[in-house]
Amino acid sequence: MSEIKYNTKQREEILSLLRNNRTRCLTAREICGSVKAGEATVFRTLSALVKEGVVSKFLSGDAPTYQFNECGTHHEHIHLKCSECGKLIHSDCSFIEELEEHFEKDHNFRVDRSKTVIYGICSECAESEGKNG
Amino acid sequence: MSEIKYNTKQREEILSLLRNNRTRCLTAREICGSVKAGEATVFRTLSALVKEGVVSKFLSGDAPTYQFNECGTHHEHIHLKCSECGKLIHSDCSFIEELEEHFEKDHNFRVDRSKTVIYGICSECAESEGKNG
DNA sequence: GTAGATGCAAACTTTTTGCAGACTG
DNA sequence: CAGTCTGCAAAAAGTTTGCATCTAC
Repeated sequence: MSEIKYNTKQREEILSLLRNNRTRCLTAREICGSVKAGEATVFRTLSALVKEGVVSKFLSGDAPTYQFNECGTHHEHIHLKCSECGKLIHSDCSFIEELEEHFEKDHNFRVDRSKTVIYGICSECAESEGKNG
Repeated sequence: MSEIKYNTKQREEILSLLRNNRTRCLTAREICGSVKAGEATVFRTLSALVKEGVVSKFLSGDAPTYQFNECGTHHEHIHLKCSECGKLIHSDCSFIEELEEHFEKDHNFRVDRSKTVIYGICSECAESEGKNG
């Protein structure tokens, strides 16, 4: 199954969940847990939605995550991941355009922001490190 | 096991394989197939090597891949990785400082450039894509 | 009515864990 | 010799597949 032809409750539910959590990245597991649909259906549907471009798949962490894609418009965020606490931060800042432009122009390298993750230490962890260690 | 204390044949072999293929990214499966060591050992050793910074782990494709990190010690550049051909580019440009400064100031996030990999398409692959499809 | 979607369960892939025995320093 | 590392096999986690049944159009 690579193209969806029928609208079903399961598909609606999955899409709805993603749409209502557009700011978050959900794992397949989370989606399975929140939706009345078998895992096979969840995977098949997600796979189709990604192919359709309605949903984006990220490989940032341990397990892939899925996120509703606002028609590929202004969801211009890049992922920051804290090496300390593992938190994934969605940075919605316009610096990403600058970043893409730089690598495009000066390095002839077309950045794929959906795959890119910037690792580092988040403010909270930096603080507690400053205190404790 | 998080730190390696003894030198063993298995570790040597794994490191040697990675060192001799520094331009390539190897999956755990490939390493298992090329080395006289059980898979548990391969995973444990790779995990330790990554923690030590000797080897980098990439999440670009279906399965994570491992690559020898030539500059384990001095991290004065950031890594660009082509999702297409797998090439790892060491970008020594001063934009990195800009990048770090931005995330530090505007996001309170201290970038760790040794772990960060920017994914995208390199100039050569972009070219051949333009020609072929 | 029919092509397409679902759910279950089983298979598959990748990675982790437990433990007895072997090895390093 | 003691603390580590290894290999096996079993388990866990994530994902895919086969097939009979059900559903959207």
